Amino acid sequence: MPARPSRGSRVSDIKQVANAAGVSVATVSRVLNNRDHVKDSTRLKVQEAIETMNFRPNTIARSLRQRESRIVAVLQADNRTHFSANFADAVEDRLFESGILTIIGNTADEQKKLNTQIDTLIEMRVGGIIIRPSRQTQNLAAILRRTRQSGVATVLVESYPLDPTQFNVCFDNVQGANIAISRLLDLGHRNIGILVPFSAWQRPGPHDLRHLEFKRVASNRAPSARIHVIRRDTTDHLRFGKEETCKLLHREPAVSALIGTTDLTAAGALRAAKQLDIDVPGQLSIVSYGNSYVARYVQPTLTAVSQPIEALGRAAADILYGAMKDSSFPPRTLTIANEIKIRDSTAPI
Amino acid sequence: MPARPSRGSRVSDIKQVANAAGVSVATVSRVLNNRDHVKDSTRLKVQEAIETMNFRPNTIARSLRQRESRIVAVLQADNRTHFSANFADAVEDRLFESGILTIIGNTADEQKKLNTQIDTLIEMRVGGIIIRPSRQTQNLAAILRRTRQSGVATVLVESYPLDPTQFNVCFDNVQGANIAISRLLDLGHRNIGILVPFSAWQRPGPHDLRHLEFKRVASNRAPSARIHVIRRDTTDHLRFGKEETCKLLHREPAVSALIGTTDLTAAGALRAAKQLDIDVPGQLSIVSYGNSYVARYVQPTLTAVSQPIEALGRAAADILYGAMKDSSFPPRTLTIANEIKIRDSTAPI
DNA sequence: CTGTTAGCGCATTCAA
DNA sequence: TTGAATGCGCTAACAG
Repeated sequence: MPARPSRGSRVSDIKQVANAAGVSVATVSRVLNNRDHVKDSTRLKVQEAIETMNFRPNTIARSLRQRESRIVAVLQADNRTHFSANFADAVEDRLFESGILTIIGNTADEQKKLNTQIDTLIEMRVGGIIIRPSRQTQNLAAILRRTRQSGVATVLVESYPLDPTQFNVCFDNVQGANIAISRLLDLGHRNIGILVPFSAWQRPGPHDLRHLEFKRVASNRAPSARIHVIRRDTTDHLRFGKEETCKLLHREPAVSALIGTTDLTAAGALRAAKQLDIDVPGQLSIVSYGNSYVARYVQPTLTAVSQPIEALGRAAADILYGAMKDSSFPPRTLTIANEIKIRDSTAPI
Repeated sequence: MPARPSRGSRVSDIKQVANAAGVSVATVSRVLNNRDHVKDSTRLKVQEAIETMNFRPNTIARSLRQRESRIVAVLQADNRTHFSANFADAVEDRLFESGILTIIGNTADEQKKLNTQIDTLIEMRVGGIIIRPSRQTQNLAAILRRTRQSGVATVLVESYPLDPTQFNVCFDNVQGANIAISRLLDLGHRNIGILVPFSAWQRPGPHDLRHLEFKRVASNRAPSARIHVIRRDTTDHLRFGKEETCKLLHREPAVSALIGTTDLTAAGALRAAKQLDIDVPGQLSIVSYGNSYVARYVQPTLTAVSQPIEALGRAAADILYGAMKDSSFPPRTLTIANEIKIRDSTAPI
């Protein structure tokens, strides 16, 4: 593990620079950090020595001395998905501007449960941790207690039910539901099916919020509209979307539009329509939620509520940074608005 | 930035544990690291103190003392792609087994050129760096000199032309080309178009290796076969694939199979076929190279040479780890074999 | 088996 | 404007 140079000669340290420049280590430290006043001539001498010796200050020593670390971690169940990768990248991007490096951690593994990772990160005295919980995440509360106790700022991402005593970032599920159903009402649809696969592990969760908003908007804007909400605790969204669409259209042939609250649910609905020989969007409009590449790749492409993942990542990074710099930074929840992407799966009735 | 606990009371250190347990710091260190022999009774006392104080050893201090760091970095131009995300995740996964954390870095930015990142990482005394160069990567040689000088082990990923004096991991492009064209020859095809978009920044690069192998295999196994290779320096592979397929099929209507050396190239070929009303695989077989989700999502799904990205990541992690542990670990190039995934775009002639 | 001590490389008092 | 001295938290000699 030793990061030792190939030829035995140690990487130069501040002392060697001081010797070479004929000054004390304190002075070298001063020019390194632009602290105090240093005479221009000596500053130049030092800088020259640094240059010729190819000296790089040792961040580890600096961290030890200052009791601070310029490293944060992003912990997710799987870093390979479109969401995870975009999120982590956005965080890294934002934090890099502040000279902070980002560690990624995958918490899906049995061996790498959140607990283990948190321990390691605390031992490394990271400045902060961003956690995006998942089905696998257990006893989040205990973990948050631990990070708080260790003084490690922690931000929760899309963590439901929301805990207002924590730092949170999440998408605005109410607004997202609003624009989804508004779009369909604008197009004249008055008989709408809503397919809501949910996860028992996050109840009350985002789907509940969306559900309520669907109802609210519909009864406000079009009291006569018929809204059919179908909910099931499932992870196989594609299958759920397909099956429930078949059943619903059989039972309620007048339904002219569907909302799938995940992309795969909507994709499933699309497959059902194809199987039933129903034209989309001619006879049936479909709106999906998420806007992963699935929504862009299926035929026809899906009109979708898009979750701006990069914005979510930036927000998480900003809050974390705030909390890192100021330990009295008060808990808050930042909410990111969604956008609707109009594509080929929706049409006027 | 201070990772300081919320209530002013400092996070406990080894000294406090020693006091609480009535032993010396050295003894605490011993039980922490399972070093030497410690009497069971005192070990228990210490462990108890650690437990009740919720003590976590400070990795920063440890790193400073031992001059080693258990952090490595993966640097890529864009961490959001399927390839990048899977690669980084595989590295992280493998290294985590050895107690090493993985930093991700995005080098595409003007502001975050490889140089800047490398500086930061060297200052952080990371144990190693994995670099996947791209079009944006400049003066890689200078960077490698710098990491070597600083004693930071460095592994190159898919970096062409290959430099045998470095640590490299890459896919076996010769074998990949071999299985692609072999598949078509096996199916009886004797008039094959090969679409090769290449990048001037990596010449000689993987496409050259594949090109030669295509020719070699064809002339060995079916000397009478006609092989049409079309090369162009381009980044818009989809368009390239479509345009060149149209031209080729117009010029050589007898062509019964195509190889696109990237997924998007093959997807472009597929679009061309659709436009020309040519049935795939009935009248035209298509093999793609890469096996990203594109190959699985288009209709018909594409038979593809699959690059096992996870294996590449594991290999990079293993080599890096070897080089970190032993600074005299000799340079080497590890080559990962590809696999062919048979799907719907190929048929016997 | 255990304690004392000397740094790791740096930033920061406190004097000069 | 600069230097000497101290210690961040830990591990590794070296003694006992």
